[in-house]
Amino acid sequence: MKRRNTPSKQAVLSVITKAGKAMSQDAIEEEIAIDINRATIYRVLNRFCDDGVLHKVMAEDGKQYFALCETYDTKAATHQHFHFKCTKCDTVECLPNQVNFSIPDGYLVESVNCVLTGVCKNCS
Amino acid sequence: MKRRNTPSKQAVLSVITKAGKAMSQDAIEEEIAIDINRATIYRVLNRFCDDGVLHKVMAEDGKQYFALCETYDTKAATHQHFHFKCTKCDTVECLPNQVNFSIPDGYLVESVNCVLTGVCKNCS
DNA sequence: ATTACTAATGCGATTTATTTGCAATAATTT
DNA sequence: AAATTATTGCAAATAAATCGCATTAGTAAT
Ligand SMILES: [Mn+2]
Ligand SMILES: [Mn+2]
Ligand SMILES: [Zn+2]
Ligand SMILES: [Zn+2]
Repeated sequence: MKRRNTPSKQAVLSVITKAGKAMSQDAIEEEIAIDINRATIYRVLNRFCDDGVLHKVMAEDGKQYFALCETYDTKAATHQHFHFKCTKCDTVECLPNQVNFSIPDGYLVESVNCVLTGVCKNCS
Repeated sequence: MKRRNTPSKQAVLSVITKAGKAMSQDAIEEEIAIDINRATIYRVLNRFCDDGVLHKVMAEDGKQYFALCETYDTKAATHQHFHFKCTKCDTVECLPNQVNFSIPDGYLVESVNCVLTGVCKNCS
């Protein structure tokens, strides 16, 4: 299943890149220039996640937010940094802070989902 | 709005207490002895959260899990500890580890949702 | 014990986010 | 240009959680 280059792919990636923050499907659809079907946007996003281009964050509001993978976490395949979701502007951003944790013996951690919710700098 | 003591409340709290872990609505409904409507279970759970008896965790699977508040976090009204969700047994548990983070100036953190996903001790 | 007040419940319908089946389209290779 | 098949659009399906509203049932006052 070789990936193909399509307008949808380009448009979605462009919007997220320009935004410089994590975005939900509906935010992307709003922001995007061309008309792309909802299901297609989700499929594009999930493919990007599979390919290590984006990573997915589940916020407290039960919605998925998608953000660019930085080069450093692409390699390690880990995205163990905090995210911040502002309740005023609904923005979700990746924080530079690494999540560090220690778990009891015998536990295997496969993914990390850490979201801080509150009010961002712009909104306070 | 004074709270009343009902069989539903007692049953829900009893199930969660016995389980000793965080549970989702459907898991509670399965485990519970008496028949309680889905909406009622959610309402009971959310009331318990409002009252500081339970706290709510949003997992990567997009489902809410409810766990008992320990006495120490009841007082501080903060639940800044890690949670672990096992992909094999679907168990969500509160870990003793405190989440510590530092955020840029001007940000106000109101809640913390940190979930590690992987394989638990029992399942590995 | 009876009554009055209203919190809590059951039920169905609704909302919201995300996924899926399938036929049609279009990117890529030959 | 033809063949191959990844990708798309559309509608329908899932799935989690909430909501409106009439009914039930705790609780406290009489
Ligand atoms: Mn917990
Ligand atoms: Mn959902
Ligand atoms: Zn903000
Ligand atoms: Zn397990």
